[in-house]
Amino acid sequence: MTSTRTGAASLPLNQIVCGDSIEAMAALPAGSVDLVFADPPYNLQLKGELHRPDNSRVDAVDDDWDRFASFEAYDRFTRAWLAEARRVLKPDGALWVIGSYHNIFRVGASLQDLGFWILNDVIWRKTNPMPNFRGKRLTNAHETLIWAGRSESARPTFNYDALKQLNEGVQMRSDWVLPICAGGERLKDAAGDKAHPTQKPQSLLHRVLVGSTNVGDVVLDPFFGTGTTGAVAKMLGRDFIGIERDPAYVEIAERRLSRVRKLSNEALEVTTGKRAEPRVPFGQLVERGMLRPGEVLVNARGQQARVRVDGTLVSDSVKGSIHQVGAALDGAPSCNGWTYWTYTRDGQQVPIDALRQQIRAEMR
Amino acid sequence: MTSTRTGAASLPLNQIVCGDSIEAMAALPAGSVDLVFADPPYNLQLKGELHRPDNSRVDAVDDDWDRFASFEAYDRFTRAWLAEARRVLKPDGALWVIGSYHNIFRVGASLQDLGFWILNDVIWRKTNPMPNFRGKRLTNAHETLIWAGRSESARPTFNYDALKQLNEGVQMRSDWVLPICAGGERLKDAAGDKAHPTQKPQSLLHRVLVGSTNVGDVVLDPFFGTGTTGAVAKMLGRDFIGIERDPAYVEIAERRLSRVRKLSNEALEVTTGKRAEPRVPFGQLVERGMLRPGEVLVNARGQQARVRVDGTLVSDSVKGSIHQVGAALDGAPSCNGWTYWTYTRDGQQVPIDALRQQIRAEMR
DNA sequence: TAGAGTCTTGAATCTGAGG
DNA sequence: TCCTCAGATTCAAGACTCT
Repeated sequence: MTSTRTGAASLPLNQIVCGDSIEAMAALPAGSVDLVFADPPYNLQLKGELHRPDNSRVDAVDDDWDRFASFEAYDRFTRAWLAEARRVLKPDGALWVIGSYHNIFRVGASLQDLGFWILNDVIWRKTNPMPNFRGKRLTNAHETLIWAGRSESARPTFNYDALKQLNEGVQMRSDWVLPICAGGERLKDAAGDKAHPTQKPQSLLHRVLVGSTNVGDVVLDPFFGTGTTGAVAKMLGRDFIGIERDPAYVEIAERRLSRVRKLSNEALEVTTGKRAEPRVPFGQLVERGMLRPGEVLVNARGQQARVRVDGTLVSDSVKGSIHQVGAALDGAPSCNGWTYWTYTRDGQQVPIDALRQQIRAEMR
Repeated sequence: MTSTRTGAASLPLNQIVCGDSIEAMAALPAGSVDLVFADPPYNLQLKGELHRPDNSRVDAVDDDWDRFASFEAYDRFTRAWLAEARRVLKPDGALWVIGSYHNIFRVGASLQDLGFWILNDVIWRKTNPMPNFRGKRLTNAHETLIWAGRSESARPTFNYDALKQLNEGVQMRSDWVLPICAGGERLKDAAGDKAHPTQKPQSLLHRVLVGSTNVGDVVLDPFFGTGTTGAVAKMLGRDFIGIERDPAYVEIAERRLSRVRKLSNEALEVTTGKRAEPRVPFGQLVERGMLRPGEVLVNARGQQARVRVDGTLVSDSVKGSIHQVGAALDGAPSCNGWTYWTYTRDGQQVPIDALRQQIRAEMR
């Protein structure tokens, strides 16, 4: 049976495309990817790029022009791959980029210029950075990630509650303390040296993917390297697409990925918050006889309101929904009526939210 | 006796110039300043109002000086003041800029374009940031500073050993953990409200000035505000030049500065009290692969629970944090999950707290 | 007076389903 | 695409109040 989603069928899911990032992305259908994670190079060889706009070759130039030419070439490269990434993203898709002070400011400015909307910048604080041997600078102990939506109006996935759980029950912050990739996790080549100069730790990708994708999402990494993004995506039950120019890295990554197993479905489930709970109209409590029309509800200050048959409340001065009457009585901009009002049972004041819980329990 | 350094005599040392930053800098002689510290407008682009969960309103930065028509307008402004700052700096001078993700990428790219040479980016990790009230983003818990030399060939002051001392004898890192400016240090207006929306903590400036200036150096702050840079410079025996557009801030800063005394050469050790044992989220054991998602933990009674990817546990009847599930299984009001649960290694049951100790050891 | 509990506040790009 | 409205959402410090 053929897929009916045009283009989607041609996505090279869970494969590594060996080739140039920009060209390989250009071959992907638009609007087909949920998340892009990119660790772009910043030590580009710009030798062939040092030409003035009129094509005259830059010879013994002053420092300023030389530097400008280099930055300009890097910016062209950056904008090209960012534009392709943006095209390939779904409307509610998002992008993560990681970099250091050498390139991250240029990348950040470029992605803002292209219409990406920054959601957070995140600091990866390394527990075990390389010290600065010459004592001329501060120990460069962090890298910067930018998390951006495809546009200002995009509504990217954000698993707030799962990240809060990962952080012992308090809201996840924008600074992440994680060790660099070393020890057994660090891939080695035949000579026993590190296989890739900038292999990222799996813990970093774990947090990114748990926080900003769901099971079954498609994650694209246009600078795949040795495939950390793919390895963590596979483990977490996400689909990946990797693009890597160097065949040696492709081979290492493929070997690595073949050894990765997807986790059990039970382990992949994450905590969700109240927002994921089904909505219960207050009127349903009245319809179902859990509250009688005419019954009196009371707030924390002892103020009263009566229930009407259509599920609205009426107090001395106001009528409207449980939320509207609560907000009016408190002079507040908004109010959650479910936790604001109580009803009386056996002489006790009980929050009406208990009744909503009861209905939700029946729905399960 | 007249100064032999041309122009230097006309520097408004230890004064506040009330006026536009760019114009006021243009009036200063070239090559006359050792360090520029700049806290420019962030271009926050806030839309509606924001309320805390308790319905109180957040007093956000909505001042005129922070509003720009577009990124292009902001970039023009940025390049103009950066160019003047560069002209005013001595050949071996340096610049510090502070910003957030709203503006720092544009500022960083612009200063690279103008020929500044980045030495480090520094993260100010706030111990007490404002949380994200709607649960839609990560807590924005840091700001970024860029430290750059006037050019690639500049050799700016760097007091490596002084910073090492400030950091308990180990090399100073690029991430600085400091509280925001609050309490008695925060300047108040007549009504008792904050005098300035973005007053920086003195501890931050202390570290910047100790690290990158010497006694007697000239420090220019083109966005002086309420004068934190001047106050710390005066305390540390550096000369300052402040530029501030708003006469109200100038007045507050002058009053503040009149009360500051230069320190005796001993003295002034800012914060860095004894750190408590760092909190380790259980989730980090999962992210770092020390425990596999799906792995079984066992309590003293032999009851089991499985680890999920967000660092929560799931048993037959309950799910939640290591503490919550332990408490539920014991019918106890609370439970220390770290000592309650064990995992299996080499046929032995090992408390998970052993893994926490391991992480803490790495952090030291 | 010490300690416990409550209130206030901080550079914020802070909603989304349904009609 | 716009409008309406349900209803979900916070951490660390310092100041202040009460016992």
